[in-house]
Amino acid sequence: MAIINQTIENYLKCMYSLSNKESGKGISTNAIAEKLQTKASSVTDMLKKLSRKGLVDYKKYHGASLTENGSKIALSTLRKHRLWEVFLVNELDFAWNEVHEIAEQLEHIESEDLVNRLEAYLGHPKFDPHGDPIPDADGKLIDDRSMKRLHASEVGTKGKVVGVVDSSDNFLAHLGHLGINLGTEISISDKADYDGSMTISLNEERVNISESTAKNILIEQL
Amino acid sequence: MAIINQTIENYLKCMYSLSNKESGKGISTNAIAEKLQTKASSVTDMLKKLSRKGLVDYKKYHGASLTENGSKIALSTLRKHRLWEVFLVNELDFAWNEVHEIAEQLEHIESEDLVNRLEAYLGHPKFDPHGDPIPDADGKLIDDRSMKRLHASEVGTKGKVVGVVDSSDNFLAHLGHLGINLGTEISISDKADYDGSMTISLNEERVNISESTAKNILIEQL
DNA sequence: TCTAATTTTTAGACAAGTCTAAATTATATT
DNA sequence: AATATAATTTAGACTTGTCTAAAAATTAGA
Repeated sequence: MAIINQTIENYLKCMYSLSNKESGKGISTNAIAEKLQTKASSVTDMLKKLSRKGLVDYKKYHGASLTENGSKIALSTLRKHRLWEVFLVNELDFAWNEVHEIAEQLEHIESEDLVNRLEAYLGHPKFDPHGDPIPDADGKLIDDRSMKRLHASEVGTKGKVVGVVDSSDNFLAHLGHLGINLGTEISISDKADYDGSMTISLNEERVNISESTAKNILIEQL
Repeated sequence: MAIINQTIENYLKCMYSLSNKESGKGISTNAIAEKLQTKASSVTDMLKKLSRKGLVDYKKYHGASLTENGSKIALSTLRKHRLWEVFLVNELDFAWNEVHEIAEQLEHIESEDLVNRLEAYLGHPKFDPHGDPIPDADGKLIDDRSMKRLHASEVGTKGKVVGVVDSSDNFLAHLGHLGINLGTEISISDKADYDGSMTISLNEERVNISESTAKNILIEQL
C-alpha cells in the first residue's frame, strides 16, 4: 500500500494548505510548484505517483485534490509540525519566528507513540505558537469559526469556555482562582485599550483578567 | 565544501564506532557493509565520495579511516543521538530500550542551536540512558577510563568528584547538603550489599549515600 | 612461494526525484 | 469561433544511492 516518505508528506501538506483557498476546483500544478519552489513538470510526475498510491484524485490538465487518505496524512504531518513548534517555543525558549525551519524537519519523524507522548508532555495544547490549531490524534481540527481565543473577542460578546491554549498546572490554578472553569459562561463587559486587559462577567461576578490570560482562554461564541 | 546529508552522517557514525575496535589499520569495506546492512560495492562507492569530500582517508583495497573533519561530524551526530535519547527517556518516559530507532531519526535534525538548547534543557547530561558518554559541543568525549560513576567503584577507592549525571537543581542541592561539590575528594569506606548504598569519607566526615545518588556522581579515580 | 579463498573494486543497471525543452491542452480575447 | 497566450504534460536526461555480476587485488595455506 501507500508507502510515505518526506517528499510525499511535503506534497500532501502543501496541497492541504492550498485546498482551503482554492474552493471547488482541483489544485493547480503551478500553485503547487510555486509553493514548493519546484518546477511544474516535477509536480506532474509526483501527482501521477500520488494518484497511483490513492492519496490524490488527479485528472490530467485539471488539477488534483486530496483523497480522504491523503488528507489524513497531511493532517498528521501538520499535527506533528505544530506540536514540535510548541515544544520549541514553550520548552526550549525559541522565539516564535525561529521555529518553522526546525519544525519542518521534525514533522517527518516517524513514531505515533512519540507524537502522542509529546502532546501529553506539552499538556495537550490546542494551538501552536502562531495561533494555528493543532489537529488531534484522529486528525480532527478545531474549527476556527466555532472556537476563538478570548482576547480576540469584542466587548459585548457572550461565550462559553471550551478550552485553554496553555494547560499547565499554573495556568489552570490561576483560572480556578478567578472562578473560570470548562463550561463557564461569560460575557465581556469591558476591554482596556492600553494593556489589553478585560473585565468579564461570570456567575453574577465581574473579574478583570490580563491580556495574556485572555489569550489562553478558548471560548465558543453563544 | 563538504555538504553533509543523512546517508553520509550514517556512514561516518558507523565508521566512528568501528574505528574504536579495529586498532591501527583502516576500517574494512566489509565491516562497514555488515554494520550498515548494505553491500560492499555500495560502500566502495561511498568511500570514494567521502574521500573526495575530505571526510575519510581511503586507499583502494586497504580500508579507510576518518579524517579529523569526518570525526568531528561523527561525534556531532553521536552527541545529537544521545541527547535525544535522554530527552525521550527522562522527559517522555520511554523505556531505555524503545528509544534507539527514534533517536536514529532525530540525530539528523540540522540545527546547532537546537542541540545546544536541548542539552541545557536536559541539564547538561554527561551520559545517555544506556550509560554511554555524550560528546560536548566541541566534540570532546569523556574518557571512560578516567571518569567513572561512583556506584561502580570498589570499597577503598579514592577519587575526586568531577561531574554529575543528573544536574537538576534538586540533585545539586542534595549534594550540597551532603557536603559534596565539584572537586571534593572522597574515598569509599563501605558498601551495603542489600541496597547498594555506600558510606564515603570526605573532609574528615563520613556520610552515607543511596545507590541512586552514587549513580549520578562522576569521579576521577586518584 | 604459488595457488586457492577471500575481499574489494569495477561496470553497468535501476528507482526516486528533479530538471530543460518541446509538445499538447486549456483559456481568454477579439 | 478562431487564434494567441498561458498552463500543463511528455520526453529525455541527470544525480544519488543502491544493486548484481564479473574482474582484480589481497591474504592465507600448503
